[in-house]
Amino acid sequence: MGESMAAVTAPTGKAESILAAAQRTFLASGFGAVSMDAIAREAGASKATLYAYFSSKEELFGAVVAREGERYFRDFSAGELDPREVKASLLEIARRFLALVLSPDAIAVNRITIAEAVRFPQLGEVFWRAGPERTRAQIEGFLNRATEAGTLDIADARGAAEQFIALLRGDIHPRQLLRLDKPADAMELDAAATSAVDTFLRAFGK
Amino acid sequence: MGESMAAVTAPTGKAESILAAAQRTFLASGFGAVSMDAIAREAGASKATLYAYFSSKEELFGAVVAREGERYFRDFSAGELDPREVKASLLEIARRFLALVLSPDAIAVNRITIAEAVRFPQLGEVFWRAGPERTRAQIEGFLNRATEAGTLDIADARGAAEQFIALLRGDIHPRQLLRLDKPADAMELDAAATSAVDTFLRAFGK
DNA sequence: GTCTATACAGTGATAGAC
DNA sequence: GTCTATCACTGTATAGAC
Repeated sequence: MGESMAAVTAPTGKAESILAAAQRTFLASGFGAVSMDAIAREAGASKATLYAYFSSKEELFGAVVAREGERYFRDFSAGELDPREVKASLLEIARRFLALVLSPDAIAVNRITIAEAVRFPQLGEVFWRAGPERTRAQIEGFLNRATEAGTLDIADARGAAEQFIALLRGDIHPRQLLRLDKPADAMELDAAATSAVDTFLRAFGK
Repeated sequence: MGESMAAVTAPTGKAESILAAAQRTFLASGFGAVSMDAIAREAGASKATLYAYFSSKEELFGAVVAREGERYFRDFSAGELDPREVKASLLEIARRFLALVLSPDAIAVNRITIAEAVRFPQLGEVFWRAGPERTRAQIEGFLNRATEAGTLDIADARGAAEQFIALLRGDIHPRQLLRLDKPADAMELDAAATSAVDTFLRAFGK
């Protein structure tokens, strides 16, 4: 780990195909159930080559999580939304957030990060900063602008952002982590967004 | 699995000490990182004895999760709380819920259940029914009584219960799952309860 | 850098004595 | 029922040829 956990920028050629193969297999089956043999096969390389790029299975795993964490949350933004149209803007934020957080890949990364939190304590930090931390900051920014615009009544924007996110997760997110439901379709996703925004506005709207 | 996943009732003697040892080791390190040798050592028994009681590592693991899931949530109740004192009662529910859900052992079971959801799909169901399902039913019952008593304004009690739980989890619960914070102390727990109840009452109080 | 082949440790599971 | 000893196997990791 350590060294290449920072190597989020995509390497080229063989290293890239190894990372891609590792990503597919790890996300599908977790850490323990995957062997370096399997990854080598999937990558069309030999095990020795894997070890030429990543000095251990743990390091390869760390590199995958860091990369995926970045990739999925990089694009989340709420900067251009109009704070005067609170309800519409919150709904848009809600949909973007849920589409991101409930996507099968994001769920898989989240699941594995939780699973290996004991073995790799730093992994949780990497994931949190790349994901939840970033989305919260974006939402907090919007709430501040809405408060200034006079469309919301919020004293603690950071806390309110956390609560909005909590409402959005609802029980869909935990249930997805446990694999109790198949991936949410657009309709369920919309229903969850609407219900969360309604309650949030009942609490903080004017 | 299958067979003895229903055997929640505590066996006696050796079987009990094996289950207890398996619980300690699995909760501490997860499924993949624990060997049957380690459990046998911890139980003060031989591996052969383990296999006399549980026909595979998977079955032993399933028995542990079912037992722990039951154990932690069995006592959760909101039946005796006064719906006319909404705020005080909700605060009490909140404290009980958080004390339960954020306890290190419950977190550990939750974490492992998520971790192994891919390998053991039934495990998530067992956990959900023993835990979240039960707490939600209790809270939903209280919200219904409060609505009848006229102290809350709720149309969909089930949905509101889910949202209350979501607010309670906040970001403490996900952060605990990722091992980002040390176990929450009484003060943090109280702050989380208060903040969730405040927002919930802003949305559904009168 | 990349391969094949292999060393070596550790795993889940079982046979057989008591 | 419980133990010791051992099985067959798979895992990570490396050596050496090209």
